Amino acid sequence: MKIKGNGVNIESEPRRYHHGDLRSALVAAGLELLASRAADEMSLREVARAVGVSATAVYRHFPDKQALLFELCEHGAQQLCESQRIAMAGKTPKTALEASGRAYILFALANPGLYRLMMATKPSIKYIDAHDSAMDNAMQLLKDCVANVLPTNATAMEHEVAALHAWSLVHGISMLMLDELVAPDGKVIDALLEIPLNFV
Amino acid sequence: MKIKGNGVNIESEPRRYHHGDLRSALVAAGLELLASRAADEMSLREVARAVGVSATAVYRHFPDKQALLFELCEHGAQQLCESQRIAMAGKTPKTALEASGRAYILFALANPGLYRLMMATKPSIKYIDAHDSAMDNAMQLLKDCVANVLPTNATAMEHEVAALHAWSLVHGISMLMLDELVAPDGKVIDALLEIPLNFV
DNA sequence: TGTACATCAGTGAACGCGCGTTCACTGATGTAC
DNA sequence: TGTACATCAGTGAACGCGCGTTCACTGATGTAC
Repeated sequence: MKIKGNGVNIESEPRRYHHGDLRSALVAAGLELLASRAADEMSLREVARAVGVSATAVYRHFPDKQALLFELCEHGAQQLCESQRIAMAGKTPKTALEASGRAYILFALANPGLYRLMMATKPSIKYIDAHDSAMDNAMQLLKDCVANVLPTNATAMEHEVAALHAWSLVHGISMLMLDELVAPDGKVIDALLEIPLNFV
Repeated sequence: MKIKGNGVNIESEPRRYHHGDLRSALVAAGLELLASRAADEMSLREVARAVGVSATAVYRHFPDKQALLFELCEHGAQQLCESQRIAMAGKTPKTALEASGRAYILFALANPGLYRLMMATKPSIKYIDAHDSAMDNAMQLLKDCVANVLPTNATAMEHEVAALHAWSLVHGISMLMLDELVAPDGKVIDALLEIPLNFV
């Protein structure tokens, strides 16, 4: 046991968290690290370090690194859903679609590593197939949003293509800006979203 | 020196390539590996192994790994340009835009690792600023293509937004399909490209 | 045409790196009686 | 309320891994005379 409480506080004995607190702290630290790092540049050891805990402590709460990343994905998907929903509240179908698109893009730009993790470097299949993930909700939200601006007699195929069109557009511009191929610029984003989506 | 030419052909002495041949072989092997791997999962040693040469031999032809990756990017950009140009040949402005969009998406789907390298995990700035890179050409091609379908009195801002719109759409759908968030499907791609781009 | 020699294009051994993960452990917490 | 003990949630040391890169080297190639 190390000396503690004197001038040189080495503080190397285990810190105890209340039940679930370390888990939350790890998730929070992971999300924070993803603001400045890509997911595959973020190591498990680094997350543990950020929380001030040994790397092995993580294994008390997650079976492996993939599981931690999956948890971060879930949080991200929930946040994304939430901010889209808030943006849409009380809008007409057409302005709601535009608002949710803007919210989507702003989420991506505000959470570079997290967004990329959710979309590109998804944790492996064994965690994904845990069903009804938050990502499914985000997907459904988009489809509903698009459905509201389609004519009532639109076919299933038209629905599908229209939703994919909207998703491609916001995903595309988000990635181009995250990858620094296009300068992030609110005016340009607005202009893109204002272009009438001329379905069918 | 090892025994060579008998039954057990160990063949461990240096193979000599004609001038520039090993360089080309490394680039070819890199491109091939990128068909099945992301760029950051492809190691320099692996490329050397694929060619049948020691890892250190690579340093005769490239100052470091980044330089090799940059070379692969350049090849990719040229291929992309080329296939777009071929697709557009002899078409009207509107069908040319559609054709080049299709060529763009098909290039991305056919070259997963390479496309991602070009767009997302670009080699570092020091190589990028080598000017007039093939990527600039690809960019200009897109802008010209879009300009041809715009009314003659369109403003510079309208040109910019229209080009970005087109790019976002094809980049978005390409990434969604590469990342397996959307099943690759020629019919869906065609439907997306047929949606009239209703500029301004 | 032959010879001397600089240059070129490879080699294998070795380096340090940080990683994910396993292991045996330890001290605090909570529970049964 | 006190005590015995199982469980829990941490610890640091150690593992093997493949990586990018460096190093001193060697044998083939090409050139000058």
